[in-house]
This record gives sequence, C-alpha cells and structure tokens, in this order.
Amino acid sequence: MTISSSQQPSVASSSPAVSAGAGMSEADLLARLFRALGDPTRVQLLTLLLDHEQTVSDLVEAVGAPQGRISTHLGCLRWCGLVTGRREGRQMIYAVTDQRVRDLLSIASAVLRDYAAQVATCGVVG
Amino acid sequence: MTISSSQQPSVASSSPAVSAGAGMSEADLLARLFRALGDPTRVQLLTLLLDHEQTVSDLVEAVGAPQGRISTHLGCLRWCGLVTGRREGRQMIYAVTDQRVRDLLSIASAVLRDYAAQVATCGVVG
DNA sequence: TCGGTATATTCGTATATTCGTATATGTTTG
DNA sequence: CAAACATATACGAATATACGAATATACCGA
Repeated sequence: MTISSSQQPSVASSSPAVSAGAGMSEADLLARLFRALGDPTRVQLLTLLLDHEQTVSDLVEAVGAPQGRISTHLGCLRWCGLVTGRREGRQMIYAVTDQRVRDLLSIASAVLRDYAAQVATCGVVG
Repeated sequence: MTISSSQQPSVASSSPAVSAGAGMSEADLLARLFRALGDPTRVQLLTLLLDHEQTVSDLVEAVGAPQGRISTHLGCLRWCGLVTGRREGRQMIYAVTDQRVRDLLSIASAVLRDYAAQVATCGVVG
C-alpha cells in the first residue's frame, strides 16, 4: 500500500488535455492552483468546510446545486489537496485540514474588504 | 481622503458583460479574485514585481510576451488592486505594494511544495 | 443477491478567457 | 507640430471551463 487517505481520485483519463507532467513552470502551477480556487461553487464548498467537516449530501443541500456538480468540484478540490475526504459507510465526509487553505481564503477575504468593488467589475474575470 | 494612489484605470467601457455591481456574493467575489490570480502571465508579472517595481518594457522583456498582452494583464491586476502603477515620463512603473498579495503568493507556493504534482494534473483546471 | 441510498463520472453544449494582431492614446523631443 | 517612443485598447479566433442531465459505481441492509 502506497497511499493512505488522500489517494488520487480516478479523474477519468478521457480528457487528452492533461499531459502536464513535466515542463510546467512555477507560474503555471501557481496559476493552476489559483484557478482551482477560482470558482464560486468551489469557494462556497471550501467556506462551508472551513467551519466543520460535512458529507456530500450536507454540502448539496447547503449550496443548493445538483449533486453531480458538487461531487465534481469536490473531486477537483480533493485532487489538488485543498480538502480531504474519507468514506464513512456509504457517505463521504470532506474537510479542510490544511491550515494554509484557511489562510488563503482569509487573506483573500481581507483583500476584498478593500477592493471588492474593483474585483466585482474587472472586465478580464467575467 | 479615500484613495491615494491606485485609481481605477480606464479599462474601456466597451465590454457590456460586466454588470456585476450589486448582487454578488462573497463566494463570487473570492472566486473572481482568485481567477485574477489564475493566469500564468499574471502570476509571472506579480512574481517579477514582487522583487522590485518595473516598467512595462522591463516586464515585456522579462516575460517574453507581446506588449499588448502584458498591458492587458497589468490592467487587470491594477484594476483589482493587486498592483499599483504610476506614470513616470512616458513609461508606466508597476509594483506590488500590498503585503497581502505577497502573502497569497507565498502561501500558494508553499501549498505547491506539497501538491505540485496533483495541481499539475487536475483535470478540471486545464 | 436485490433494492435503495450516497457519491462519482461522463458527455454535449453554453459560456468565459486567452491570444495574436492591429490600432489608438499619451508623452517627449526635434 | 511631426516623428518617435511607451503604453493601452479593440476584436475575431482559438481554447478552457462550467453546467445540466443522464448514468455508473460503492456501500448497506433485508
């Protein structure tokens, strides 16, 4: 056995777009990480999990989005190491365990307190 | 006095897609902020400016991308408050003045030290 | 093993974002 | 004022990303 808890979810090898592997610069990686954080649904999930661990069903209800979408986004977050998940019976329990994720959200939130209006109207991020 | 240096750059009111204004949740705003950070060129610019302030020409040469693209991305970063810019003669000098931007990049970089491989291969962020 | 519950994955389509190229604006100098 | 330099903006094409709907998989209890 190589991996204990956060094993890589089998994210479907269908998409031929993810070669990535080698020649990826630090800037590319940072950008990817920030993009993983750059979706409202994923941010909402993280915010909810910041409080306490929750099942997918809990999150589906809290967010009010279809279960498939929630699972997909949780899969992304988990794959990237931003949340952890463990199975308990037939349900999956997700949580934010990395303090740095908490910090990223906290700092970003602080930035927004100063620049919310600007960020809200930036024409580049649609 | 409300704002000292970082005034809103006239980002061209052509694009009719940015209504935004009111009903935008905290999650939406956070996601937008992270998306502003979620581009390799913009990250590269921030990283370069982290060191010391630089002109657009400097950045164009350092990044190796066409000037138009650099300006566009700088405009986005500036609009969102992530960099500041001042004109000196015929050139613009950009800088990162907000410590929190530094922190965001630093923490994200730390996360990558643990999860670079995962982030690099996440199928959701292409 | 079967049915039901909980979660994960696939896929086509709609939308968002980036890029390259061309052009416009602002600033200094001759 | 014209020319040159530095930067900003516009725009169509290419690509990336999110979504809804449908389906597949995992687990539990009878």
